[in-house]
Amino acid sequence: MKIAKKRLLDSKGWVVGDAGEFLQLSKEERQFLELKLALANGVRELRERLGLTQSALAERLGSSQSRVAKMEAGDRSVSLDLTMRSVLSMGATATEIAKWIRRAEARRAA
Amino acid sequence: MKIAKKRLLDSKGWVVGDAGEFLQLSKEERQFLELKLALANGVRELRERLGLTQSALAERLGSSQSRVAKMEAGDRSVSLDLTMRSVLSMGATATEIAKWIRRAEARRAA
DNA sequence: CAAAGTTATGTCACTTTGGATATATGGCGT
DNA sequence: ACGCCATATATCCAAAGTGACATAACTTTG
Repeated sequence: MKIAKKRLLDSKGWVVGDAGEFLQLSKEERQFLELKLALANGVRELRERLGLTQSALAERLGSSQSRVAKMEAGDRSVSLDLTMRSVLSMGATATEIAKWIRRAEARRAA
Repeated sequence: MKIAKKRLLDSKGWVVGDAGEFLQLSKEERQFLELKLALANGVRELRERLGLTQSALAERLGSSQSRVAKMEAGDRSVSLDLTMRSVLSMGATATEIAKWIRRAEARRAA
C-alpha cells in the first residue's frame, strides 16, 4: 500500500490493516477524504511557505495549535470548513485551491 | 445591491440592510461564504440536471429534504462538508468543482 | 379551484466539531 | 546530556452542525 493512501486512511479512526478494508469506504467518501487531505496538505504547504508555525497560524484563525496539527494530519475531527478557512486566511487563490482539488482527482485515477 | 449578494448575505442570520454591514465581514469570511454559496448553487445545478427532487437527493445522502433545501439556500447551519459530499455524490468532477470555485472568485473581483 | 408534489422554514434531541489545555515526541543547537 | 522550540496526540466541555419532523409556501396538473 502506498504511503499516501496509508496516510489518508490512518486519518484518525479508520482502522485499516491493509488494502482490504479500503474498499468498504464508498466511492464518494473516499473522494471526500482525498479532497480534504489534499487541502490539508495545502495548509501545510502555504503555512511553510509563509514561514508560520502552527501556533502562529492558529492565532490568525482564532484557533489552537493542536487543531492545526490535527488538520494537517487529516484528522477526521477537523471539518472541511476549518481547512478551507485556513487556506483562505493564508491567501490561497481559487486557482491554487482548484489545483489541489485536481491533484486529488489525479491521485484517485492513478 | 445585486441579488446574488443579497442572497449571500441573507444566508440565514446575517442581518443586512444594505451594503454597509457588508464590509464588517472579514475578507476571508466573505470569501468563504461566497465559496460555499458557489458550491450550493452547484448542488442545485447538478440536482436539477439529474432530475432529482430534494427528497431523492437527501435519501442518497442519508440526510433529509429540509437539509438539502437549507443547503441550496446557503443557510449557515449547513457545513461545507455536507455541501461538498453532496456534489461528489452526484458525480461532480474536480474540474467542475474548480469551475464553481473560480466563478466565486470572479464574482468577488467584480 | 383543489389535490398532489415539491420546496421553504422552524424547532429539537443528538452528534460532531470547536478551542483550550496538558502532555508527549522529535529536532536542533550548546 | 540539557534546554528550547515546534509538532503530535489525548481529553475536556461548549458550540456548531445533524437528521428528523412538522408545517407553511409554492408549482404543477387535473
